[in-house]
Amino acid sequence: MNVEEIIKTEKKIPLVQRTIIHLSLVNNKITEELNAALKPFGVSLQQFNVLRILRGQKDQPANLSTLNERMVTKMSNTTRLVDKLLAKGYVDRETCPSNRRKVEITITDEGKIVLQAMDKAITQTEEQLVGSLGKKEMESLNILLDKF
Amino acid sequence: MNVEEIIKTEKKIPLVQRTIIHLSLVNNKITEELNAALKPFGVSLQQFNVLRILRGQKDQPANLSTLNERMVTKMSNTTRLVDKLLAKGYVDRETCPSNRRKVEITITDEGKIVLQAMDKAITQTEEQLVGSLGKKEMESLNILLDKF
DNA sequence: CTTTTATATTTGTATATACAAATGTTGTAA
DNA sequence: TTACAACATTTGTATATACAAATATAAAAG
Repeated sequence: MNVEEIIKTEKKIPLVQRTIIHLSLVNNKITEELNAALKPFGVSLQQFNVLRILRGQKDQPANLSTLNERMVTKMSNTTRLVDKLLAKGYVDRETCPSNRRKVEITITDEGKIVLQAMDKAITQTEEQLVGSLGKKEMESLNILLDKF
Repeated sequence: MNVEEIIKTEKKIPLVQRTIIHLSLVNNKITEELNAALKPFGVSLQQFNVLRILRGQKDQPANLSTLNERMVTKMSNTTRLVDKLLAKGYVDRETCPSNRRKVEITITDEGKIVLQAMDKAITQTEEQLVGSLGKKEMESLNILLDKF
């Protein structure tokens, strides 16, 4: 990925700016490809993330706040994300008996099955995205990203 | 920025996945802070980008396709981005006399003035974002990002 | 025990983005 | 010169996201 080529400029971009733009371009590519990989399954990347978090709960239900703090989105939209998954039958939603303010979200069996298929597609896409990077390089990248 | 801390998990995330998530988190932080820096000016990051591209044209008008290919958005939305800037008086839009399919967008004097103020805010935010990175580190980061 | 405050989620709404189709213009081939 | 394809932009619409306010429950204070 060449920054100057993508944004079609011949001028030399200052290093700081270039870094910021570069990160944004890479992120765009990543989300585009991941969303494309999920398209056949009819779910968005965010919906996939919710399912993945729920599976990580090992049959323990997650409430909305928990889901929300593990992803990058606003509470109100997490509600609507779950709405979508509910409509597809991939999750269950029940009010928590011990604290009726909370809701408990769990992944359904059907959800687990489709998630497994999605996982394959996502993993493959992720591997492909970082395909040009060696293990050492990826480690360096993670260390550099930690500085943000 | 610690990935595990942000997404609140104790589990070790596989390197490939961690890299992808890491990039997404950093990008989120960047766009959040840049948008916050622009908030006092009442423009979005995308609108700012349009203005910056127009200034780069050195009083030469840019048509929509040109604008569009230098940023990461769809044509239809570029039209609407320009609508917003037009309403604020920061750009002019005229149909190209030599080819009436095209439109010519130019930045107004008012646009140039506000852009200068925005520039300061953005530059400052950008510097702050990469503040923990040295020149060498930034260069390494750019090289690694090129591999995507 | 009532009022207040804090917590958890939802609703309403504005803005942003993605995708498909429509419009108007230009170039080109029969 | 007319019909048709290509180009540049716009419109319509669905979905996604951000922000503020509303609802409902629980906990704490008086």
